[in-house]
Amino acid sequence: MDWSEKQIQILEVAEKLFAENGYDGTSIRHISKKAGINIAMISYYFGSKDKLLNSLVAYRNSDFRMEIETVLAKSTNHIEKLDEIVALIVSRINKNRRTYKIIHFQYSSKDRKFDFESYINHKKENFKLLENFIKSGQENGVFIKNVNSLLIVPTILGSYFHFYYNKAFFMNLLDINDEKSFESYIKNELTTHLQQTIKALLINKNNS
Amino acid sequence: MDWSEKQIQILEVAEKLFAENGYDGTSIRHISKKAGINIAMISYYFGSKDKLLNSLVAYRNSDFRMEIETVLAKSTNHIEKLDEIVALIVSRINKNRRTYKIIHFQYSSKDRKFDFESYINHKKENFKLLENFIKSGQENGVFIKNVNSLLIVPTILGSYFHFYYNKAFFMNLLDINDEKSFESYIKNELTTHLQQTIKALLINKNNS
DNA sequence: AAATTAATTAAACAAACGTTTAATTTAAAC
DNA sequence: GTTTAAATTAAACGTTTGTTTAATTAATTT
Repeated sequence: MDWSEKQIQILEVAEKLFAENGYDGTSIRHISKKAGINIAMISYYFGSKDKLLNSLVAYRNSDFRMEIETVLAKSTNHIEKLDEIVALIVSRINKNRRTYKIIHFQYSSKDRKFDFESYINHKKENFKLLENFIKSGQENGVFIKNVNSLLIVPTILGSYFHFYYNKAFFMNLLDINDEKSFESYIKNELTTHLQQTIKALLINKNNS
Repeated sequence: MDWSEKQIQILEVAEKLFAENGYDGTSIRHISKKAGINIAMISYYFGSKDKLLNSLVAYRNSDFRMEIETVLAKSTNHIEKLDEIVALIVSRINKNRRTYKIIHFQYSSKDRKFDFESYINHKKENFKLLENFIKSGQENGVFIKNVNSLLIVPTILGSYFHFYYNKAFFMNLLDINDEKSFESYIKNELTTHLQQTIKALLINKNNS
């Protein structure tokens, strides 16, 4: 599926507003006004508000798997790869954070009208990819064995999202005053912290 | 501030519906129907829908600080305390997860009509409490120094919330079929994973 | 028992919602 | 240049939204 310029413009405005005000908090009148189009255009292009969201998720549906596999195929050692994978996950998630936010909140709501099946399958594959990598590291004796490898991804993603969802709080706490500095904090300090954390978990010998 | 039985009943119904369908996705007619009261009672008791949410946050406003301080006052060593603190954070957050979810999603939206100042100050104090504990552990030589202690709480909370927000996905991935097993997974595996992770981060000598 | 306050109700309010319609303008094809 | 298709518009649709009103019932106080 490919999109016209107008459609992409609508999708990106919708993404922003959905992330800011939630799906139910965003009206199609709000979207069309900010996108500078007539309200009927959304039904015309996407069919409905529901389908607009599905289109957005599809639009942002990523080539993440390919990127991970590129890192895994490199001729570096396990620890270097691990650092690269963590950094890749953070930067990818940061890039598409708005859409992920919408997915999270809609996905966790009870009456989900949205078809996220392809998204879920995609996510499952990525989980297995990482699990296999950790397993191979364990077999090589680089990583310790007493680890719940399934909970590593939630720790990375969760840390990032909690930071992002509480942006105003952390900017206050860290005395950060502009968006750019916050972005750079994510790219540097947060990424380093997560690399350090996951590495420590996987190689720490002191574990009880 | 204290609440009548009727008010508490309304608050708890509202909490559930807000968490399930979001603030904007929940109507006062929906709340009043499920609570078995007239729609006018919400305005009558709380003033407005906005103020109902503020009341809910106040109602769940916790004695978390006291609990943390009880742990810190114990005559155990730093590592035992660390484990207890992590477990305490997870169990507390799990207990009040619904309200936290609402706070997160409303707090991260742009036009916040809600007065979360007391919540934020409360949170800030807890951050400093933990930061001081880690500092004391570093001075005693139990914890390493090359750690961003400010990012430890987001890692714990984030891991939990990411797990909770993607509950359906993880229940599928972990082949968990009922709520109780999911709850026990949080209480056991997830808590252990987080204790292990934070401990590894703070005592791992292999850090680069 | 009467008077007063609190609790509860159904009905109405204007505003905003998502969607559809039918008419018009713009663009493309012939 | 005419015909056909695509894009765009304003208006209207039936619902649903949060809130308020005025009337009624229940509880409390005097």
